[in-house]
Amino acid sequence: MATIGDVAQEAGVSRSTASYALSGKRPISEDVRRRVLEAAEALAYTPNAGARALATAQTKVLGLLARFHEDEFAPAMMQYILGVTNTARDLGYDTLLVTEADGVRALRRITDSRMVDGVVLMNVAQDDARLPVLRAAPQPGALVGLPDDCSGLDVFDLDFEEAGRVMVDHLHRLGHRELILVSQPEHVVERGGAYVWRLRDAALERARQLGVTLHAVYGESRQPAAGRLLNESLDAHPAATGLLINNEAAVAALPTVAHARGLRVPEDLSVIGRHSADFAATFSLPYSFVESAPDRLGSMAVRQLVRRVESPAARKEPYVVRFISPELVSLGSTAHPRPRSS
Amino acid sequence: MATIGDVAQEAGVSRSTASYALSGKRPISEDVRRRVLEAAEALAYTPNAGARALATAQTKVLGLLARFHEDEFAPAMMQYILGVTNTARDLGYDTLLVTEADGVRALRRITDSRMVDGVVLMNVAQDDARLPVLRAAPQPGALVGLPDDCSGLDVFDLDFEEAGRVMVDHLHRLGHRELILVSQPEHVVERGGAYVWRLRDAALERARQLGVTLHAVYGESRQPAAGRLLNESLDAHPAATGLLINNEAAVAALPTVAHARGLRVPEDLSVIGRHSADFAATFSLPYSFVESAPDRLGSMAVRQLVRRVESPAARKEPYVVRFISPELVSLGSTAHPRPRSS
DNA sequence: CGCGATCATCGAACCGGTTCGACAATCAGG
DNA sequence: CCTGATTGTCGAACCGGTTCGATGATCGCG
Repeated sequence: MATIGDVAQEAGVSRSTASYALSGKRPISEDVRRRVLEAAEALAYTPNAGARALATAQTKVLGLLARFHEDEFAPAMMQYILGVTNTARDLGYDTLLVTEADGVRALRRITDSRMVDGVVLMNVAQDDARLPVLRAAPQPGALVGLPDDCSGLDVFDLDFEEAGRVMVDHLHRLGHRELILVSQPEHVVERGGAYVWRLRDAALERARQLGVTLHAVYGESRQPAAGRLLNESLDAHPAATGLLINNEAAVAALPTVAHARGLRVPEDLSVIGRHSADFAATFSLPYSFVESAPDRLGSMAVRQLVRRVESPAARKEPYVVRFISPELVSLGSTAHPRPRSS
Repeated sequence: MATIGDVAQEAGVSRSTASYALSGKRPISEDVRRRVLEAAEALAYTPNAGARALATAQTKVLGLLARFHEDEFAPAMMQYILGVTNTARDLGYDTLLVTEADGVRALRRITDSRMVDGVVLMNVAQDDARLPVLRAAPQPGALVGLPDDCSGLDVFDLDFEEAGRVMVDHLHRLGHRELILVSQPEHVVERGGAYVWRLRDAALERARQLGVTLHAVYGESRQPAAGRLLNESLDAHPAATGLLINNEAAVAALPTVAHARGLRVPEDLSVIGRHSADFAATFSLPYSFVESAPDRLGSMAVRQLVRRVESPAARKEPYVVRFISPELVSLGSTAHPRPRSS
């Protein structure tokens, strides 16, 4: 493999001149520049990443830490990851994907060893143990997910409060007065998934203001428990005419459950989910939903991260906490209510 | 950040001694070793990855190139990726995930710059343009997916022929004599997804041998086209009693389609899918399936890759083409046939 | 024609590790 | 007690880039 020394020799100049000719950081005469570029081309020269990292203290690599525990919804994770990797590449960065169970150790490894210029943390929990480590690291960091303490880091998340309100408002406007909200299991919340509560609490609050009855239930985000949860909830609240689902697995289970119970959507039951557009498209789910845009969130996090990485000025700016507004995508699964129980 | 020079100074030895004490590559007296280790601990020393890569010509990073075009099924990709990243970490490697559209350029970048010690290529097409680049690269490579030319690379894939035969055999044994096989769209095949044909051809061949009628149809792997395809196929072949589905989107669409047509599974129609166990579990799909194990494939590819990376002897071994055997996971969606059309 | 300013290039040092060969100290054997 | 082998440590070189300061050539100007 050709080094910059080979290129310099081939062009008949010194190594430093070759370097300047390639980087353009100092004026170089036109014919020397041309000779160097031709030599580099001829030798198929590519700078050694390790050497460059050592010299410049920059790796042009971003770290992406994702958690994959029982309750993480893998298809959604894929969207986040694509948002991050594609945006990073557009900005000139590669992405080191770390899925190790021990996130703290993984984070220490990639930051202390200077493998990465910055880090995106996904599935951030309220009291995430990785946060103090990231704050102490020399590289800047961005979060996807809202922790209790946002200091020292840029934070990006869906506006779950607004999502809850949008769902309730929509069905209230159609005339519904009794709703069921299906959330993720409580142990997701206990592990730090406060977003489940943020949506639920905002929905409950809005329902109270509007005089709507809202039954909040929780359940597993795996099958077949998610289907069972739906059945039990519908049994327990026979007068409910609308179903709000903040739980992908439960959305996926609904067609089968509805079929088995002989329920038509939206004639017998209005339904709104909360998930990504990709999820809906891939699985042929004909339910309206409040869109979470995981790829957009990942993309935003990377943009801000790279800003801080590349500009010393940006590194001193105040940290941001930015929410993206949920949008209701209507697929016709909501209508004016008809009493469910005959 | 502490360097090995700081550690050496703190321990009162030379840099080289510190290095040997930490690596154990030369005998070091007990108390010097102890002093060095204590100094490293006290200073929270972590070797600089770039410097180490430069000195050792090893990065301890593997490249993972995944394609995400219209027809790639993102949830399945996630499983592949997890199989790769988790196994890589177990073996001491981090993973650089590249999802760039221009795979050839991406591959050149990460191999020429020596960012990675080896490369796993996913979604390998028959005449994949990345293959010649990878063969010419100094790093070893492993493929997930079977191309026309396997030379110079280790190849891992599901045994799609066997998968096709297993599906046909199973329904034949139950007494079915007319089946429909739903495959992925033809343009997937044109772009190099020969596995679609491998399964189909083996299924057709086995069907012929057994005297079973098999209608092979193709369709989009997106919604709602996948559902439409199912409807059209069932309309076109009313006497078929069994459905084989090598198309995740079509599997996902089936509950809705079956519901709409008033078809009961397995009473009216026996169904076998071809996808991962994770897919079935996540989406509550109560259909028996021939399991493709994406995580296992990714894991196998990495193991072999790392063997070649780490052992010069292994690098000279003949290249392998290894298929994993499909297993039929029964979820009760097959039964003895009853004529569908009354 | 001589002066200083400008421009292009070079040599050397540095980034932070690893590794080779040399050397001093210790040890066992004759 | 001297020798030769063994053990532990050190200094220097190297990996392949980047960058600073210096130097020589060229130029315009008085």
